[in-house]
Amino acid sequence: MSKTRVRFAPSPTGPLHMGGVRTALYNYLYAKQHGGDFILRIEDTDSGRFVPGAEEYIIEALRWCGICPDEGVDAEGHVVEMPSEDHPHAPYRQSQRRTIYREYAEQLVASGHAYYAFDTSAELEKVRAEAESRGETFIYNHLTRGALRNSLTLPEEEVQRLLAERTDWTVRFLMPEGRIVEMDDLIRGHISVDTATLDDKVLWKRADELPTYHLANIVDDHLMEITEVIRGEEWLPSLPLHYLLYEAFGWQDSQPRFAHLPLLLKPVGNGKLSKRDGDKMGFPVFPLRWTSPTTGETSRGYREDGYFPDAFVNLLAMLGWNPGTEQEIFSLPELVDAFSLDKVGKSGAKFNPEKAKWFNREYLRMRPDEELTALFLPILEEKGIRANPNKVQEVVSLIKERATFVQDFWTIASYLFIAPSEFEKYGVKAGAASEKPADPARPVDPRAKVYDDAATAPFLAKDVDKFYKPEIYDAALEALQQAEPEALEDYIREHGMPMGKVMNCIRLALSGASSGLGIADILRFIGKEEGLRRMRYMKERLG
RNA sequence: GGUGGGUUCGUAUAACGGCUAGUACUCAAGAUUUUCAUUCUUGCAAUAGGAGUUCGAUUCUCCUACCCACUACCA
Repeated sequence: MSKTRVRFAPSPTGPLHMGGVRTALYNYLYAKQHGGDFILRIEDTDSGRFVPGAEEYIIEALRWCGICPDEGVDAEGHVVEMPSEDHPHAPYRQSQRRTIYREYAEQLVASGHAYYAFDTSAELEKVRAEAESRGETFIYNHLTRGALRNSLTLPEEEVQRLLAERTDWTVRFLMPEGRIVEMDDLIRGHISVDTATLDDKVLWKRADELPTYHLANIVDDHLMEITEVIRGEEWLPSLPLHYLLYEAFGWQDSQPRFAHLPLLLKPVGNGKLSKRDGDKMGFPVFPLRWTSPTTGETSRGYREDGYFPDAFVNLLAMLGWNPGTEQEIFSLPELVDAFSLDKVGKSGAKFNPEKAKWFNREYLRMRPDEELTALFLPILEEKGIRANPNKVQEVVSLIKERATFVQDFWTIASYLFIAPSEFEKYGVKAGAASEKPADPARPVDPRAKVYDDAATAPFLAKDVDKFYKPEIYDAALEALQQAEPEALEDYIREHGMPMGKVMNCIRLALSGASSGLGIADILRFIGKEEGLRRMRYMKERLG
């Protein structure tokens, strides 16, 4: 049994989609579980669609996820340019392997499995348009190839002349007629397809001296000794061609096994997950933030949105795969252990942004306070607050249960650092509204507006009306003056004050809202003097 | 249109052909709490439809419906 070798082979045509990350993840998990290698190969055979920065993005995204290639374009971004003892399979960028492919294309022509085609794009476009006007679909296959310009229909001398003179010819696969291709997929089981329904795919393009995906993919997988091809479902329709190519090369004995992963679908409605859905519903579809070099448009990323990489990996793993147990939280090593292709589902998985947040919440709670404090400190600094790290850690331990992301900490606890400064008896200042896109699945808590700009945070009218009553205020002030934070509750009770009303009146003064942390916790943090100051300030503004 | 794939609560999913179809997220209710959140308890909610095989079908077969992908000198 040869060593397991799998590859992730993205095209650098843009940022890596979360579905792509999942494909990479499953490949990685499979490789590691079988003690094999995970290879990163860049499929940049379409010079026209190359996007600057996309390859770096892919590498960085995988690194952030902790998915490190054993071979190929490595996690440091270094590329092995030449084959060597250590790297017999290099290079790993198809554009750097271009000299390899032509001989394989020629080999197929020589063996009668492929032929030269001289039809120009314009000619084919025309034929296609004509067919369409008749309500038909043009396919370059056994029915039509006889009437087109290629080495099957043209005399030998003409073919040689065109090969020499023209630079826009292609090599096409000669799709056999009347055969049923029998295939096996690790996830879907047995599949068979009649070759009569398939077309003569272009394998190699003279114009840019580069192969198309199909040829490059098969040749490289063979040369790199790939044992399992784990890729997205969108490739299933070309599986028969790939089988036939292995056969044409005489490589069927070492042909890899195939597994086609179900697609990631949009949260609502139908269709696969796209960038649009993320923008519309307010969740990232990319692992990292990406700014398009052409349009300058920026797309949000899971990393910048505050997701932990292990949470992101975990939620991705659970989309289309399940462990067969009720465990939901998995570290990467645990995933390596538990992963199995036969537990991967067949149907597309609708992505649920709510569940994604839930995963991050769980991970945030598992994080040690020190680590969260280290992440919170820079945010405080940005707000112009210099605080004692030990004190901040106290805050963190109080609020981590209430947050989904570290960024939430400020929203939740800003009043521990800045006193509410503005009181509005009626209505909320419009300018304080959140800039964040609405999440239809989880309505924004109107209170969130209060804290967006703590320096001018207004009290919500309903809080004010409900809790600021002169007689309650007097009781609250008295309790605060007389009792230490820890004894406040007892004091209120002993003096027969209405607990809820008094406590909330104090809370209103301290935090600017009717809900939040425990009063004693707040007072312990800001100190009794500051508490009293805030009480007096409230009266000044509302009394 | 053609070809291939798919279909279990709203979502993700579980269930050697055999318990009352389980779990998680969401939502709702209750308990707890000075409020909110947490936590705990409870609840709502599904085998697309129709035939067939079988003692018995979510599971196997066929048909229908619907969904998705592919149908480029893109990957």
